[in-house]
Amino acid sequence: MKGYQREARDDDDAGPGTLQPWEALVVDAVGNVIDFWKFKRNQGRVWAVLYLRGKAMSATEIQEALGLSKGGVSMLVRELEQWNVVVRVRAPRDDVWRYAAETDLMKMVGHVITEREHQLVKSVLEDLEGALDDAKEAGADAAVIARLRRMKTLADLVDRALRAFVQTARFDVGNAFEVLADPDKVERPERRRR
Amino acid sequence: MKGYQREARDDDDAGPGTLQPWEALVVDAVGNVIDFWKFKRNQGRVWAVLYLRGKAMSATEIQEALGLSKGGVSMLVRELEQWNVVVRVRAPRDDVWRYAAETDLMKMVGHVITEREHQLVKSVLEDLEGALDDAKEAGADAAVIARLRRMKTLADLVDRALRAFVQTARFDVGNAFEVLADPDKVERPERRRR
DNA sequence: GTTGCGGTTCAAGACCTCTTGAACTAGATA
DNA sequence: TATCTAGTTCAAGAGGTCTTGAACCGCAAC
Repeated sequence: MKGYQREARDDDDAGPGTLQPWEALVVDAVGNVIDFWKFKRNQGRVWAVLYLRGKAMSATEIQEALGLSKGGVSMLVRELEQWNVVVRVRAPRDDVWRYAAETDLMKMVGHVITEREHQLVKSVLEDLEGALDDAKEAGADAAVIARLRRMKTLADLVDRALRAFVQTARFDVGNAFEVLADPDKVERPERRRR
Repeated sequence: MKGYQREARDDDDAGPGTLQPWEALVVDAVGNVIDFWKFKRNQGRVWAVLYLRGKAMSATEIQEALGLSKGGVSMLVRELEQWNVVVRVRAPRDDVWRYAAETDLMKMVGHVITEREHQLVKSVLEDLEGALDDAKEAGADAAVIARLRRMKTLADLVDRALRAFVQTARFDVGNAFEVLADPDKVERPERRRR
């Protein structure tokens, strides 16, 4: 439960990076949220600079902006790529990789939910099923069995809710999931794909 | 990102506790979920035994069941009490405290959301507002300002979504949030309170 | 070839959180 | 009063995760 509300306004003082103070504020805020979401704080910070600056940045630029180590940036961007949260681009005449922030929230959140949360729920369901069988076999109390069933029901509900969310949110009411996108770059037709 | 999918079926082997193997399975599954939710794994395990056993247990019983230390149990139950997830009871003729699992999901989840998530969103909103002001003052690029605004919009949306969830889920469709409750103990009228 | 640069990998260590266990309080018993 | 048990607190240590920095690779320029 590390930092969902760090000592308020005291981490914007120094920091080794070269960010503007107000940039640092945003970047760290995103870092907190992301850290809370069980990703690495610095993953959030990297995405945040990329989004905020609005242009693809090289690893070195990221490194300097955030005051991270070379190796660290390399790892962070790879992880972010794997989560579909950042894309790696190499312009024709360019000889370094540059990274740009994904802005389609559903692309990001959806991926996380299906890859990670769903995974968790699935494994819990398996455990509960296993336990249910064993408990019956061991002649456990009927009330206990009933509670086990209820837990399983709950896990099922959550599982379905997650699926439903991911399935429907793509084509969902309003453009809530495109808030972050640059207005004149939103590709409407894209949404019908898949 | 410790344990949302630990090495599958290998933590049910030993464990110092006196739980039945199938109990351990359930307890650890809940522990994983809760750990993932940024609470302590053992908080989840304590709630799980209490729920599974279906009766109020003393600290000593919990300690033995889960193989925890005396001091640890004391801290864990206190924290769980604070989150409205466990209640401390002392029966008339009883000379020890006993703890029972809360089963009203909304009571638990709602509390967490209002106390913790909402808190996070609020602090992010403040940071973004602060950054927005500073950025304007520092004469930042218009596109950057626009992106900052979009982030703030998103934070606002999330804030409202959370509020809405907590507000409506109490009186919500179906009894999805009472899955865990003992059927003949659900107090319907209670739901209209507040 | 060799020098320089972008990029990756990984062992070592920094950093943090959680748990333990001993010391302590309070109340009950004798 | 002395002694026992339930319960709390907290410093020290265990156990994790994250970051660093050095070694390394590949490629291009010289």
